[in-house]
Amino acid sequence: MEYDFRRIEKKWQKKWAEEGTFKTTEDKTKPKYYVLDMFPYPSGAGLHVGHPLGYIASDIYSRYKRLKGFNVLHPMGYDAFGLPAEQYAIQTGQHPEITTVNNISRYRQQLDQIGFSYDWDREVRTCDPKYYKWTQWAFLKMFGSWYDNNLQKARPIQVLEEAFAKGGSSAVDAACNEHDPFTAEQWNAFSEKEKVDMLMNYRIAYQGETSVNWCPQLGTVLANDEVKDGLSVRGGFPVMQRKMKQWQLRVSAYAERLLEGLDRIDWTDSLKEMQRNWIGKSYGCEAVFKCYNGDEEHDVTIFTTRADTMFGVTFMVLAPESDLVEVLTTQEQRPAVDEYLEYVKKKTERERLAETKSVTGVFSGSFGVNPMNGKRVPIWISEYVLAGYGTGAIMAVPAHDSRDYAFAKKFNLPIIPLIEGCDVSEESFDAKEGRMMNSGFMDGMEVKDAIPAAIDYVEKRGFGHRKVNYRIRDAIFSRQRYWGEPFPIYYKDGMAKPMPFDKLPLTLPEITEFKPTENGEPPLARAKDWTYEGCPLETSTMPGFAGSSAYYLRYMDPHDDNALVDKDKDEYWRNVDLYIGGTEHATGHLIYSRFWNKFLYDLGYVCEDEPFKKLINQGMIQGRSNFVYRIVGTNKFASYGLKDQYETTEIHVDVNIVRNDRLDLEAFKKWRPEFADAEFVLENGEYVCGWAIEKMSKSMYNVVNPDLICETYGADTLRLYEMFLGPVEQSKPWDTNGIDGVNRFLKKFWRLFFNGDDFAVTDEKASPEELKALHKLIGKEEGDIESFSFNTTVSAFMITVNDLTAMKCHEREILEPLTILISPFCPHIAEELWAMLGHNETITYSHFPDFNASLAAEDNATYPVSFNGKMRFTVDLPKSLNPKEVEEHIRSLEQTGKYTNGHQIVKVIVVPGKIVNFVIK
RNA sequence: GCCUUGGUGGUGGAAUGGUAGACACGAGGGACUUAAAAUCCCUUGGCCAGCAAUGGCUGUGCGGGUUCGAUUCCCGCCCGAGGCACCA
Repeated sequence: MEYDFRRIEKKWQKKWAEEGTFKTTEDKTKPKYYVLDMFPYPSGAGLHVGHPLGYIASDIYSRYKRLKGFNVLHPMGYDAFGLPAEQYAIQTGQHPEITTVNNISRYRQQLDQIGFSYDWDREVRTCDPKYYKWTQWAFLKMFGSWYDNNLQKARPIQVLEEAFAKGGSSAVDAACNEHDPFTAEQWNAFSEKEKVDMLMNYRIAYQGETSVNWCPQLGTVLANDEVKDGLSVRGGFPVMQRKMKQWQLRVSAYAERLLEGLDRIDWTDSLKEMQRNWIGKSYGCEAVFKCYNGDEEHDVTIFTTRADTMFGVTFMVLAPESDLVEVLTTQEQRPAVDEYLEYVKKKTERERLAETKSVTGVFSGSFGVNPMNGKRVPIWISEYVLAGYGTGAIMAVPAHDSRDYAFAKKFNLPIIPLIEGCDVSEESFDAKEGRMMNSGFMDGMEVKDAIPAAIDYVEKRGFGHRKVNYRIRDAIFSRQRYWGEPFPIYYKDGMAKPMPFDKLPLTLPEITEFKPTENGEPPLARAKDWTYEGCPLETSTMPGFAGSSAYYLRYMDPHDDNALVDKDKDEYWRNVDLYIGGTEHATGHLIYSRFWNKFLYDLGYVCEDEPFKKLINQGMIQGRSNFVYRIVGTNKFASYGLKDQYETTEIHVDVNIVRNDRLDLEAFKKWRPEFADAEFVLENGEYVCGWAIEKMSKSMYNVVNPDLICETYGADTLRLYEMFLGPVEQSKPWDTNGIDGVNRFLKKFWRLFFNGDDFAVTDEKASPEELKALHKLIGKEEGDIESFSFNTTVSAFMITVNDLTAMKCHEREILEPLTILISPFCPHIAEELWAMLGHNETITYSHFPDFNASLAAEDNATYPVSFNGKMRFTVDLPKSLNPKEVEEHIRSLEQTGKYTNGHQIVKVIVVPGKIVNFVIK
């Protein structure tokens, strides 16, 4: 009987859906295991073969864990808010919801075809009001909370108000925006508006004026992780800096916990390192410089990690956006400074990046006094100092900082070397090593000792203190777009008083045009009656990461109307045991989710503070393009091996009409009208195409669609082949050329159960060799699946099936466990054979065969023995010998002289269970 | 510039201190067949010797080191991929 994958796969997919095979409940008799895929944005192009790579791996792992007796939560959903649907809506007037729903149903169809074991009853869509109710709910909780630095956790804002009323601003150590301190009396005397404004400095979700990434073409602001190389990640439009009032999330308050938590989770080093860099912790000190604009005195606080170099300060620099620029610019310098600020403002982010080498700046006219040595130094303004980091002001030590050095060279400022023997005539000496000089009390100290000594000195003299700085910034949370979660906020007293709207969900209003309004307001301003009790509602919407920040929690309890997740359910499922997705979310989603989860943890809504215990980044699948070579000026095409004999142009050809790099000539003629009468110069009767590895994209004609693979080879072959291609974590090109191999394997596997057309499984006893082959495979599979080496597991299957075929194995004792073993990889064929073996229930909940190591072991092993380099002999030894017996055995061999060639053994090295070597003289 | 990775046949890749190249693709040869498809068998890192069985040398980016033994561990370089980048 032939392996009819089309019939088999359809049959089982239908059965799984009808019987709800993968429906999951909180079964407390079993240990839980939560396997999660990063849910997709349903784009219009559908899935290509690269997308399911991670899904297949996680599905295999889920099915494997079920076989091992775990209660596995394996859900799927859609990250359905986003720019492409909205851009499409702007162009066509088609409501983004329609586009989104259409794309989702196409995705679902494609996913179902591959035979995933998702519990679809738990599906979530971020654009569903029942879902985003809880996104809005979390936002309101953040709006109603502040961060207590002492307790290192978020607390209700009421606690803060009480503390202010009793002890003013110094009563708490809180994460907040800078403001003037106030006493309890002052607080109590504040007007309501003043209190609202003050509290806004403390809220975890707060509204604040800040420099943001503004993208004019998209008409919206973007978060730092949504900008790359000065261009928007979505769309690739230029981005510029602009000061705007925006909703923000106080992610920076969690910097230390986000950093520390990395030590407790099982992620790759590279990913943790990316997050560490993004958080950017640095140890240093803050110091106050007295600065003078004429006779007016102002304190300027700077941050430095190199307090040891304070004797080498020759100037100071302010960020152009710093508030200090205003107060420290002198009358004479005013025009020059204004001109410079104008120049900086006009630049896009991209231009800034392109010109990193060029040094710009302007003198403010003021001077500061170095508190270390009382020296007077000029204060400059330059864009190389960033307003968002540290204090927005620096002390410049050109001798030991390359950026300060470049600036000093350009503007002819003095350079004072501080480390013995360093040469600063050509470049700065940035290394933190050597012996100090020109540095007063530090002279003669090693740099590594001088740094703490300098900070101690600063603290003792009272002009500064130790300080830890983080690079991570608060997340900008507003987007001037339509297709996102509306903010549950309305404004009383004009726009003065933002109030929580708590009748959630606040659903998106219907509009018919999706562009910003003529006066630049977000599209929601077009909605009729976008008000609450006569007060205007917020018109921006939340960014893409809002809906994806807590979706893994919602899967635990997706239909609950009273809570994001029920307490009992949360305590059962806890957090994600295995999370699979792309590395591109390292500094976006994966930071925001951790922050969001920690916040909910602080308020007691979830029981684990890290959401994703283990994370695996699946690699990207690149495209493998094919080329044909058109002979210039003709409609004739030369085969790859002959193309050099002609002058040709390389043309991309659709990979779907090429097989094993051989062009299907008829299909090619039909492919595009201009090739209808194409002629070919063949080699050996075939047209061979050239190839290259490129990004998988429509324009390269190298998109391979999983539907087509399922149609030609079946889902089981697709699943197996994607795993066989190589390690899941690795990026690799898709190459359909090898797929025949795994397809052949499945046919061969099928044939094990048949004799001609008859089902031929016998109840006879299996031979020792057959049992050995089976148990080798079990051992391999257990180890390899746990370590995600699916490609070698597939190889082990192939070897085993080859062996069993050669042994003409038809015994149930072997074939039944084999079917179970293969079921995580190829569930359809496994279920079909399982049913034919006479089982009424699916194998989903049956048990994995026990591994018997002694059955798998070889009785005898051949050990290579190397004699001091050159001579090599082979000795057959019984494996059952222990190391001591092996040594005795070897020494007895010495008597014969056969293995030692007349030399004397001086040393025997026995590595238990592995190998024997001996040294001879 | 900094951080993280990786570098093995014609190709994808095995091997984490112990016979390098498992498994698969491709290629070559053969069997079955009127033929094709399907299936099965053999060869396949390179070089050299031999009619042959076989044997020898060489070989995991390059150069050193540790070890009886290194693709694997250590040091220094070269190249590729990804990330970060005026972060004081």
